[in-house]
Amino acid sequence: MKRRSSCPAACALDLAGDKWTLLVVRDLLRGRHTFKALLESDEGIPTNILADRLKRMARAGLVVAEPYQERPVRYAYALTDKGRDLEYVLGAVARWGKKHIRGTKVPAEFREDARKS
Amino acid sequence: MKRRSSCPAACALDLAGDKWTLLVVRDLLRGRHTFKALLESDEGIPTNILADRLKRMARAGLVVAEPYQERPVRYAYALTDKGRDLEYVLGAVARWGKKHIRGTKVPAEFREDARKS
DNA sequence: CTAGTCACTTGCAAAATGCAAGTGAGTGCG
DNA sequence: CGCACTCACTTGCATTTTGCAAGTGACTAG
Repeated sequence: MKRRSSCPAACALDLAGDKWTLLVVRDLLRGRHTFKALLESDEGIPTNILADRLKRMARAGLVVAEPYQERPVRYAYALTDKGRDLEYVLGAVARWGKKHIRGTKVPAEFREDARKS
Repeated sequence: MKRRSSCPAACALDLAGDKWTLLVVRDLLRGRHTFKALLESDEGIPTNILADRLKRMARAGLVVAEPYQERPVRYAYALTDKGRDLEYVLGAVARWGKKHIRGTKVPAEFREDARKS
C-alpha cells in the first residue's frame, strides 16, 4: 500500500475518503450489522460496492467480520476501535452538512448525538 | 443536482467526500491561494483534477475565485464561510489519521491546531 | 525572437462505480 | 421430493472518474 504523503489527513482520506465508507460506518454505529441491513439504507448502496467496501475496511482494520451462524456461514460486521473512532469524523461531517445544506435531517438514531450542531 | 438521501452526512459526502477536496481545503487554509501553489503539495494532485475540483467547489459555494491581476487574468482562490467550516471536518480527519496511522506527521502550518489530538 | 511562467485544457488509458442478473447454501411448505 | 424464498454475495458490462502526459494561450524578461 502506497502512501501519498505523510500528512495524517491525506492518509486518512486514502482509507475513508469516498462517498460510501463513512456511510457504512454510520450504519454500523446505528446498529446495522448484516449485509442485508447495510443494504437497506436510504442511499441504496449497490451490492458489489458494499461487498468491496467491507473487504477494504476489513483490510484497513476498520471492521471485523464475525460469523453469527454456521450452515450457511453468515457474518455480522462490527467496527473495531479504529473504525469506531471514525464516529468523530462522521459527527463533524454530519454537523457540517446539517449547518450548510438545507433540507437535511439527522436520522432518528443519532438525534441525541446531534446536540452540538 | 440529485440528492442521495436527506442525511446530512450523505449530502456532505456528495460535496466533499473524495480524496482531493479536503486536501484542497487544507492547502487553502494554510495560505496557498493560486493554482500553482495548490499544485505543489506533497500529494501531487494532477492539474486536470485540481481544475475540476476548484470548479466543483466553486459551484458548491465552498470557494470563490477572485482575480488578483489583469493581463493575463489570474485568479486567487479563497474559501467561503461554508468552505472554511470544513476546517472542523478536516481537523477530525487529521486527528483520526494521526491517532491511527503511524508515521503520519501534521504539517508545520497546522502544529498548533493539532493540540487536541 | 526565444525562453520561461502561469493556469489551464485536451487526449487517452486505466481504474472505480453502478446496475442488473446470476449463484450457492440453506430453510419452510405441501 | 419439488418449489419458492432468503441471505450474502459474485459476475458481466456499460458508464463515469481518475491520472498521466502533452499541448495551449496569454503574457514577461532578456
